Amino acid sequence: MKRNINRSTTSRKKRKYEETALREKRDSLPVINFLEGLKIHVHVANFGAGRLKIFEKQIEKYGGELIRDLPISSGEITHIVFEESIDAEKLKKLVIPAHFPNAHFVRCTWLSLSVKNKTREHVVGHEIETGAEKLKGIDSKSTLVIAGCSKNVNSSNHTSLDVNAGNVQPCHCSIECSSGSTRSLQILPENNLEACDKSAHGEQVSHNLVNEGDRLLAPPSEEKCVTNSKLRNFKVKWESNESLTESNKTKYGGERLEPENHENLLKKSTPQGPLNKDKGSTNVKAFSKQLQSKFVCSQPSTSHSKGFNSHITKELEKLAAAYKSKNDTWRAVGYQKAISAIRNYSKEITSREEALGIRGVGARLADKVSEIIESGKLRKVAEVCEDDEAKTLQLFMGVWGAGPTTAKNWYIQGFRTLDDLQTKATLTRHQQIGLKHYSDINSRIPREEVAEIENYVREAALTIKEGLIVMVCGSYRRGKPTCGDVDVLITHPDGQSHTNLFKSVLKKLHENGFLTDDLVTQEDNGNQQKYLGVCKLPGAHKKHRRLDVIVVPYAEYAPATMYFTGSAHFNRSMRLLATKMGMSLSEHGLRAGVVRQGREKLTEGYLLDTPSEESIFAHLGLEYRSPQERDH
DNA sequence: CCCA
DNA sequence: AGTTGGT
DNA sequence: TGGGCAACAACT
Ligand SMILES: [Mg+2]
Repeated sequence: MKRNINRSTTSRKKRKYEETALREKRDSLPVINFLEGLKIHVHVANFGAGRLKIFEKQIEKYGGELIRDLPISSGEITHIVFEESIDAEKLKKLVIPAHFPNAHFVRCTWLSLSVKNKTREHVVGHEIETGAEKLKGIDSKSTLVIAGCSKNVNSSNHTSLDVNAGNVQPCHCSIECSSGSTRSLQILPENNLEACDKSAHGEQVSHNLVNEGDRLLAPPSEEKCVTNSKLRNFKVKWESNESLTESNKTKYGGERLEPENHENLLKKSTPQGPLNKDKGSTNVKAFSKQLQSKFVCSQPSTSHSKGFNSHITKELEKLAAAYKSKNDTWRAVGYQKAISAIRNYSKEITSREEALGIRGVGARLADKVSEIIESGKLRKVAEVCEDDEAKTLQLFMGVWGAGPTTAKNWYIQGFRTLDDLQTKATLTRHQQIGLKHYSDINSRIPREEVAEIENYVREAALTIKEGLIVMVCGSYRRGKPTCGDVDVLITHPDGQSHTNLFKSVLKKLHENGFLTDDLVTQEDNGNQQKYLGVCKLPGAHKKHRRLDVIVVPYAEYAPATMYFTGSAHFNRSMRLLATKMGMSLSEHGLRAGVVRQGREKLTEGYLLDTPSEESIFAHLGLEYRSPQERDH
């Protein structure tokens, strides 16, 4: 069941929309070249793949010269941009500051702020103080600096590279030691190293094969040493070798960056890594757009639907609803995807082949479309609509607090009507309320009434504390003419007054009977985050309405607003995009540097600054979309 | 369900 | 831990 | 064959 839920709450991505790519090309022309004359390199370390691309793209967009591959030394480079968590100590493990006498070593906040203000910001406050003595550079051969390597001799008597660097493709190469001497060695699978002149078996010499600061020199050009996608996922493990104990050796030794997710998205357009810089590299812009174009969140929702095929989508919607009530959510998602594609199709579909050409419509759905075209309806739909079980499940799911599992159980117990539930079923407190207000809760709210409720809540809140921000999000903010419920977000600009606000606000709202039922509320918990309940405006003939309130700290205002505005589909799409970029998005914030193994998070990463919704879009490399454009 |  | 809910 | 439209809070 848990697996089903997880499966049911995730879903597919959308592939159509060649139009998206076209529009995006048009939009990407530079407006201001405030980076003109600057030669900027973005260092890969600790950046997620996508985030790196975004910064690189921005440099090009605003007239800067992007130095894609960092040479050993250069007097020409003006800026090297690092990820936020890189401090001076870490920086020195990545580059030799003295080899870039004219470069500013800045955190990417400098670039973010510059882009935000469309002006070249001063580096003060963003610069990483290296205290570098100025030296002249050597040559421009590309290298990979060994920033962390395990000295531990493993079972096969091999020194291994820092596993967090990703796997380096097995090859012959050489190491240039800090002392200046070089040594030939072989990289084996799993990053194990072996000296080419290795003599005896299991020699202790192996743990001195490489040291921090050594540089991995490019192998002969024939032999590809490090694939780009691996390099793009290069991470630095900062623990000193000395501190590696047996226990954390095991811990880190078992972990691998999983570049596969990125690879799938990267491989079509990724450049060669620094070790193969002569191969040239490609099209950062295309990459980023290609990544995004698969995500609904990159594309405005088309509000003006034509309705050429509403006779088709109407039928398919019924099936989608039926599958959803049967807990077959991924099938429902597949239907929903196709429905969305067909709805946006610009003319009436007249053949199976035409339907098959639409992204998201496969053979089976094309058959169904064909049947609708020819007969006007689907046997399958008729079957479902007559189906006692499906109809009953959908009826029961209308009870707030009852999902597919409960509905199914009730059905198995022989219940068929709401009255059966009222008189015979075991109901949770939620379900009792849900049943009591079944009709009202399942009816739409005109947006005018939503505005009334908003004002009622705002006035109540403002009697508790001045300066509170009270705004309605959800479908109301997306501009829909009717809403299923009212989603009120409350915060306070002072960053403090939101604490313990629920208790007093809810008490106030209860006073005159505005709140009629509480569903989810934790008023004993000072950390309460949400209230779900039922309210009714004063006056006759008013319906009971579902009211959701969240109270958030001001620091989370933007991500909370994003979440609460939705749509759900939009949120899920944007969150998936974030994961593909090595980030994580929730209502609490946007994190970067998140390391995952499959779907499991290994590293929390760190919070990015998200003062506005715009900043969240920007971090993800997306054009801003207004709430109305998020109605997917 | 669709798709790679 | 499983279910439901919010976007 | 398995991911896709996520990542949370709260109740039971
Ligand atoms: Mg709503």
